[in-house]
Amino acid sequence: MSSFQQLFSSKRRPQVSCESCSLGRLCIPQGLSEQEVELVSRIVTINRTLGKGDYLYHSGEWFHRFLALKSGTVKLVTLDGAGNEYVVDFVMPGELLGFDGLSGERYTCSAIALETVSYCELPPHQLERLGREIPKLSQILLQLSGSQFQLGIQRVVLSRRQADERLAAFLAHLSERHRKRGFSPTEFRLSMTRQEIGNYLGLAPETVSRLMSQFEASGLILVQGKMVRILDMDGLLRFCSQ
Amino acid sequence: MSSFQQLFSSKRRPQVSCESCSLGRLCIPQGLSEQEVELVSRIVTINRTLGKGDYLYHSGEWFHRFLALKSGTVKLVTLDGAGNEYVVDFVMPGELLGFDGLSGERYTCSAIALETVSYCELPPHQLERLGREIPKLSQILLQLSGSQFQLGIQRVVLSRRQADERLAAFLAHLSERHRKRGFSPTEFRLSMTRQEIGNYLGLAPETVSRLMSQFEASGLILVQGKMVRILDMDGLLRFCSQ
DNA sequence: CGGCCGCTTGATGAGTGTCAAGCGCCGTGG
DNA sequence: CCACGGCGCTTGACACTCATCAAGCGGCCG
Repeated sequence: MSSFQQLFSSKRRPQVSCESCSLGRLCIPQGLSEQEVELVSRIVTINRTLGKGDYLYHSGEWFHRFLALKSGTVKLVTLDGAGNEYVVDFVMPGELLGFDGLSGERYTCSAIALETVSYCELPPHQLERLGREIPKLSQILLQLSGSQFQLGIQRVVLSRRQADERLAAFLAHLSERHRKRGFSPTEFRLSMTRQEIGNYLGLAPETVSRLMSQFEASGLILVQGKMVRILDMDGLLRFCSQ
Repeated sequence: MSSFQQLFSSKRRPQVSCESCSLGRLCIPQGLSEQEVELVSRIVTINRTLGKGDYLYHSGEWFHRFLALKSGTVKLVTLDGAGNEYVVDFVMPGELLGFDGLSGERYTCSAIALETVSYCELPPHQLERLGREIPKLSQILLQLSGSQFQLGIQRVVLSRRQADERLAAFLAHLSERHRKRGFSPTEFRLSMTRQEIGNYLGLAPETVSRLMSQFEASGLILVQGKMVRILDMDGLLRFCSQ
């Protein structure tokens, strides 16, 4: 992506403030007053754009910002000693990135755009400073960090399940997240490859592919490449709770 | 365990303050000045004791306190709809409990003592209030919460590995944690059953048992029931990094 | 239009769960 | 103090899920 644009726009004030952002419900502004949001809005450095495959930040880089995703999807990956990639999470608009840098001084994951993305930047030091004026802000941040831990617990539970249950839960979760953002919960595009889904779920890409076909044969979903339509949500959910 | 003792002692001021606690390095006091630790010490409600099998808190209960473990080991478990138990974490002295309640209003896990434990209680509201006076405190709390997320990432990576690598990493991690607490890193007692280890690692208890025998046959460790002696730490670590 | 990469589907095998049986330790009660 | 009972641990045999290898297809981008 054009790093020229980035350089220029980084000098400017944000074009879009938090007050007018439609993702407020999901992002930091949740539970803050208008005035408080205004204060937060001031430390949001910029509204950037990146293309598919670009890095929002690299593993090992200094932790110097939280990112609030505005549009697009991001994968959070970590590497082991042998250079194997592990997909830790998929991030959707309204969600924060950077929690993997919170415990140390450096990010332990890389954040990579799966499609064109736009996002805002929040300097942790300023957030911290602002947190003294707005106690609620510190609380929200801690709460969001706790949600990350919660996601980890969900994954532990999921990782003990059969392959088909894992994929069903994954699709149901994606559907729910689309719904929360005002998109169709029954028809959406998978911005990640089968390989990435498999990596995330601890399955081989072939297994993901097979299961999708199987779900389609069972009349649960309809698949056309990256597009997925959920035909029988109850049937899908029955997989998860069982 | 005697709930009488609890009722009585809960009315008292703590006998042991944070200033004199040997676990300060690991617990909240890390990085705080003496005065600040003194302030924290004042909101630490109590120094309690529980026996094996007792619950420190229950899943579904209101999140009303953090716990700082002083001695003993605790398992953090969550349940799925079918009532299956999933071991989320093992907690050792100096570590905080309660992060699973941070994102909502209720705990999502139960904390169960694996042996006699003692611990302190920290009311989140008071911590939050104190955080306004001591910015560093909010920071530490957020950092500790971030470490929980970090542990989740480690588990993701580990869960993709072979059974023997998982167990080797588990033993090495336990060893390291013992070392940090001033105990022998080469000889220690497993306070959890093979079943619980297996549950934690995503393995059947039989597999854990078999692998321990295998490690012993390879001269890596020496097993006598719950006692483990590590004979070849390098050999064990070679499993993990590979 | 061509090439590449991602997706699909099939065949095979390895790793690990499951079932089963026996052992031994520990706590309990006579 | 010893006998009993139970539970956790060990070890073996077998089955099954899912990874791996392989080949062919198809869509997207250059």
